[in-house]
Amino acid sequence: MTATPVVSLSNIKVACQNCSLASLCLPMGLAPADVDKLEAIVKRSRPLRRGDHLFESEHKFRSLFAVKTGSVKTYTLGPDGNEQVLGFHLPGELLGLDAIQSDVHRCSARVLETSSVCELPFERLEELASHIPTLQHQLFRLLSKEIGQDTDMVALLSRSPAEERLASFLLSLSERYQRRGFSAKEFILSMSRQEIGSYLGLALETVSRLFTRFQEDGILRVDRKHITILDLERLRKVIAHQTNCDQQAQGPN
Amino acid sequence: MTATPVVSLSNIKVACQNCSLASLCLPMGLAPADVDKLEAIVKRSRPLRRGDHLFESEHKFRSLFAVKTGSVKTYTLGPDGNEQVLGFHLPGELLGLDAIQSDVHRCSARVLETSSVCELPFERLEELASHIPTLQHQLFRLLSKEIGQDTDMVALLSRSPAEERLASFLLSLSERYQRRGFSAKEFILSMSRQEIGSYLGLALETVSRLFTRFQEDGILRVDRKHITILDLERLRKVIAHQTNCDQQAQGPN
DNA sequence: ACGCCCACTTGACCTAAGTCAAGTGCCCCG
DNA sequence: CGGGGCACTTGACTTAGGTCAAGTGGGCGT
Repeated sequence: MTATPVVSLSNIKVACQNCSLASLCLPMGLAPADVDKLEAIVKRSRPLRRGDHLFESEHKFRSLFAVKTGSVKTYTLGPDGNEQVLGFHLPGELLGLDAIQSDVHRCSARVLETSSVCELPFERLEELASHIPTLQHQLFRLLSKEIGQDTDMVALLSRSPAEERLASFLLSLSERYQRRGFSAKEFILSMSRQEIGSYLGLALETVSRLFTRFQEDGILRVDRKHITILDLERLRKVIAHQTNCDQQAQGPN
Repeated sequence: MTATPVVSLSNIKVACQNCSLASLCLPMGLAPADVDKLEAIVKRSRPLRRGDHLFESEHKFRSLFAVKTGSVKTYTLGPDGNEQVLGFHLPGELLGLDAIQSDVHRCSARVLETSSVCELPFERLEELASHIPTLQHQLFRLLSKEIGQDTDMVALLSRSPAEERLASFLLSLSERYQRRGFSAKEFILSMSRQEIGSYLGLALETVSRLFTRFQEDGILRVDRKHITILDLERLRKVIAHQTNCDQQAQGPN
């Protein structure tokens, strides 16, 4: 058993090679020999518990983090002190990409439930990338993907009504869980209504009312944090700009 | 006799080396020898005219583009066909970063006024970056910066009222113009009220009313597309969550 | 096991901003 | 140089969603 000098997680055989997330995460598409090199710079910590920070805003940027299990939220505090949630991160997703530019974290990252993460010291990662073109490419892709997602979020916030925002959010979770081998139709929300609202630019009461409405409409079953998607198709239709107005006779008003 | 003091297009020796934007653009921080190598892969086109496309959504991604003069908007068309503006790009700014991931453009880019751009074939850029660590780093930084800006936009859209959005927008333009050597206090908007509204998630009427209000308040002078910032300090205060109501003894004005 | 707290729900009301509808005048085109 | 369209302004009205307030009940700590 090789003793990793920095942080040793005693007995678990953690390695990118046999990590189930390898196909989603940084190693995606790398030759096995290159994965080994990547492997060599990854630090793994003991599991973090709800409320622990991966990093905090204003602190020096040293590493990217990849979620291995659990979930993490990123957020900033507005001038008035209240929290603006910027994103929720599931296994296989990278955090800290916005800090490369400034060398300082621009948001804080806090785990929402017991989670484990991999730490990727960025200087070493860059060094490695300059020797492994595939890794360089993969990093460019990951950064680009993040930009695309942010752009989608901008579009969602600037033109969609509350209903569509929540439906988008749920579908995004559904798809991401599915890609990770979990159920697309049933999952536990690790974040509060407040946090969902902040993320979607809505009041928590609005989020709550929408959950109720979706349930009444038979689209979801909602039990506290336990969500069951009953009608995926209809949920998708909510997003597709439900311009049913003139379509079907909606009945007498 | 063209009296354009800034740039005359036909006869300039166009080269990153003597481009006034070099310190903002990709070459930033590169050794002169490396700038030459970068130079070698840059394609420069004749000036584009208002309405011309740099690229269109769904088209194959081949190159990044850097604005040299003029301005460019990026946008997508919603399912209902109406335009969602994603950004406005000034000289020295890069476009197409979101397409690296998918190999396909996710938005369209159209010039708002007569503009010139540099085209950077991405494959060659990547190849170059793997030999020039500084360039690789610079690319990571640029992508990261974009992520940070998108994040700022998400925060703006999800929690700021209309007033703050427009003030943010104007201050962003002001700062960007200033860094490019133009006046921070006086500039011409190259985009319509409609486009500003789309970008900020507001109706064009709201944008118009806010311009009027800012003018009435003595913060701006607005003449059609000609904006003069009369009171930069107060414009900043609009953003700073103008909760002047109860705030600590700021003293009566 | 109990009770308290806090996340959530639900209702009533209010407001910021959207929509609809006229203007107004600049700018471009003939 | 004159007409027309289009970008913009302005006003009246509507509404989605925020705010405030009052429950309700699940889960956690003792």
